[in-house]
Amino acid sequence: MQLPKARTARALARDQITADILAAARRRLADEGPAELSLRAVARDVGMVSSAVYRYFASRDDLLTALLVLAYDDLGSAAEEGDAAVSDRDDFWARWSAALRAIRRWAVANPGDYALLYGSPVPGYAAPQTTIEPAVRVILVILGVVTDAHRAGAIAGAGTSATMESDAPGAEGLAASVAEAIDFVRARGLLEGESDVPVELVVRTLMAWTTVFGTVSFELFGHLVGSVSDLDRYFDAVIERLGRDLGLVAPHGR
Amino acid sequence: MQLPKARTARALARDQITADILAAARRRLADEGPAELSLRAVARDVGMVSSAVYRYFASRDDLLTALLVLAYDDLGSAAEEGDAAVSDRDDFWARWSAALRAIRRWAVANPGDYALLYGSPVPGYAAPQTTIEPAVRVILVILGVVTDAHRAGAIAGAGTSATMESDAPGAEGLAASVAEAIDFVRARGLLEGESDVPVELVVRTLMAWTTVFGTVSFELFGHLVGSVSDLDRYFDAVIERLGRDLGLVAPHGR
DNA sequence: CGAAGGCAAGAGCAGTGCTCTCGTTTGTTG
DNA sequence: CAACAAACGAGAGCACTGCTCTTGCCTTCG
Repeated sequence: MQLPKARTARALARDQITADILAAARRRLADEGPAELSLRAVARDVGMVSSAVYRYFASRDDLLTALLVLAYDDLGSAAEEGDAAVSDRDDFWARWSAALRAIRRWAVANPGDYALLYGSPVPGYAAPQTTIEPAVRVILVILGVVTDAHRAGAIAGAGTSATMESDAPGAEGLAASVAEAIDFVRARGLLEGESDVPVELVVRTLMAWTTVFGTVSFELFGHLVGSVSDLDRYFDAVIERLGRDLGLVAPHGR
Repeated sequence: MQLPKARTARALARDQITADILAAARRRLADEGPAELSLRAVARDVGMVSSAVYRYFASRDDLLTALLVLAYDDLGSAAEEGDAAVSDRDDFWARWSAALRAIRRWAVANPGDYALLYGSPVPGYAAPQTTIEPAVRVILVILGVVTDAHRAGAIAGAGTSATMESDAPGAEGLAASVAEAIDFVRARGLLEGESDVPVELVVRTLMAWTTVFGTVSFELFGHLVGSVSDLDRYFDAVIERLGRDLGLVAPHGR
């Protein structure tokens, strides 16, 4: 199958310059914050005049949207690689820890990008549909670990943990209120094997993800200074607690 | 006790104008976001020229700091009132739910303030010491509920719930890494009765607070659109799950 | 009463997002 | 190959921002 059209020199140059602008913008985002990102400054960095940038991005918000997609994909890849790095695919506890640690590692390494993704959004700005697909990659990773663990029978059911009682009050409320999420995930084909993963478990995973996000945000946004001394250890402990609450069987030896 | 100095007309006017500026800024913050808040626009709202505002606030950041303290106090009051509204002081489940619901209610009603408090901060800006005291009021409320419940024996200990085993791996890690927070809380005199509240429980409460914050942030920052249909019910379910994980005894009848 | 200091107003500076116009370069088509 | 059209970079310009400085007015206090 041939390319729809031969790549002209100009088209190639356009791609290159577009990438250059994005790279420069991302570099600035590292220690500047989305609100302070100046399109003119980015233009100066790539050696252009500000108006020329508008040939590539219709507005500053458009540039931010492109950065958004880039960052979401980067985070998603980091999480996927963290999970994939665990050679023993049946050591779900290791995969759980690796994935979540990778998420935090990426956030700490790219605080500007993280703030762009999960910080306060511009009130008037609504992220376009194109951003939601890369946005769900992260949660699909950890949901995938839980799904695999469940299928392998590595998740403690009701009885072992008091938190998994199916008749717990509020369970049906939870399930109903996130029904859309389940449908969405199913539609995406992640839970290929029909409905063998209980909704309850998906909801629990969502809550765990919320806690992870809250912890990382607290750390990066400075709400933990003076409260938590060893952030690495704290996060590891949170991971462990979450896996435990989820019903993931504890690691073998220790 | 007399006031240190007689309030002159000018001093009174200064207080009034300061309050007017803050009120106008907060009004704008409701649908504008911290990054977009324009000092000049605020000045116009109160009928002043921009330079005149600098007589009252040294810089835009100073204005934001003042708003920060105001919002923290407002949120703290909302949480305290939510807890205090429960007449049966021994119904800890009700107090737990009421406090957390009040927090979310405030956040939904004041999204601009919430974004200012818990959104991505300005990279160069460091909140001064004066903000940390009003900032801890919220968590002191929910920590107070848990403390009261523990003293009344309304928190299930180890054995009832698998999550409270004191020999669980990572427990000592958690306790050590948040030692500063514990010390801080103790120094503030919240945990007056010495060390009768296990560190483990304080840490769990901190994690619960993190989850609440993450859930509210996800809701307000739009990360739940298309995933959760009934936000009220979802939050209630999260509250219930958190209280259960914490070991709070379930409500009597149902 | 008179000096001192708080105060509002205005001009001005450097920066921003964005629009428009102007030649130039590049690609396509007759 | 020549002609037209589209894409492009540069620059000027508009309205806006945070912030500084100067100029007078007016309250306060010695």
